[in-house]
Amino acid sequence: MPRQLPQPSRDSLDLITILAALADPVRLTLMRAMYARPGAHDCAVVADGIEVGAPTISHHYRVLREAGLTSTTVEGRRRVVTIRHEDLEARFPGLLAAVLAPELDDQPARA
Amino acid sequence: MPRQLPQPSRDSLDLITILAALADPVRLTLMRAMYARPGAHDCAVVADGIEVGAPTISHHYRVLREAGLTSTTVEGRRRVVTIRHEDLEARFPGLLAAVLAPELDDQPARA
DNA sequence: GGTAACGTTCGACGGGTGTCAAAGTATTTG
DNA sequence: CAAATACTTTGACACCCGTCGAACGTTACC
Repeated sequence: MPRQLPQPSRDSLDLITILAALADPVRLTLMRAMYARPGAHDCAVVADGIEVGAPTISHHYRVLREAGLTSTTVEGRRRVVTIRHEDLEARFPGLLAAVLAPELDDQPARA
Repeated sequence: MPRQLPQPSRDSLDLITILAALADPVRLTLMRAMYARPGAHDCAVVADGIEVGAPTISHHYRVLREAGLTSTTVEGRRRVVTIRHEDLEARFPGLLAAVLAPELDDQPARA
């Protein structure tokens, strides 16, 4: 039985909280990895390669979820995370794209 | 002679720093007040109404400038601030609009 | 049931942040 | 020059945050 971990409702999403959640290297990396391809993600797979201890990763996932950026369900002994695209787009249109889009190199289209 | 206060170059703008700068109630309020109408702004006028001491306001303006969000010039004994629209749009397209746009009420266009 | 796998919680530590009061620096004005 | 104006800087305070090691649940597997 997949359990849903608690998360804020769409209406109670707070921009300051969301920005604060995104303003961290580890969390931004996690979000970008997920944003790169839509759908559900295995917690551990997304976090793979990030050089930080397991408790810290767990902490960051919690911050993301409590900010309303992600939704987490428990499936067996692994966690599955998804970005709350719809809710975020409804409340803050364009925000995810602006923040999580791969950084362009500013070069004025060389070829 | 209007002096330019030091600020990061366009190339050295850092998203994490920018998000952190925006993730504060006072600074977000300042940015929104400026974003509401384009152009140059008197520091004191923008900050008017914000219930916080002068040193704190000064601190927040500095954080915004050092993050690369604003440009400040000294004119006589007052400061003039502008949002660095061009630089920010070049590096992080859509970010300002997504963050500073007036919050919509989520209501699905009632009339 | 026992054990391993996966993730969380707890407590602690170091460093950063928002705030203010007091003192300091320019700049304009009398 | 002296006084007033507009910000800034400094120092201090309380608080929050990212990180880790250690201990704790759960779930899967033999």
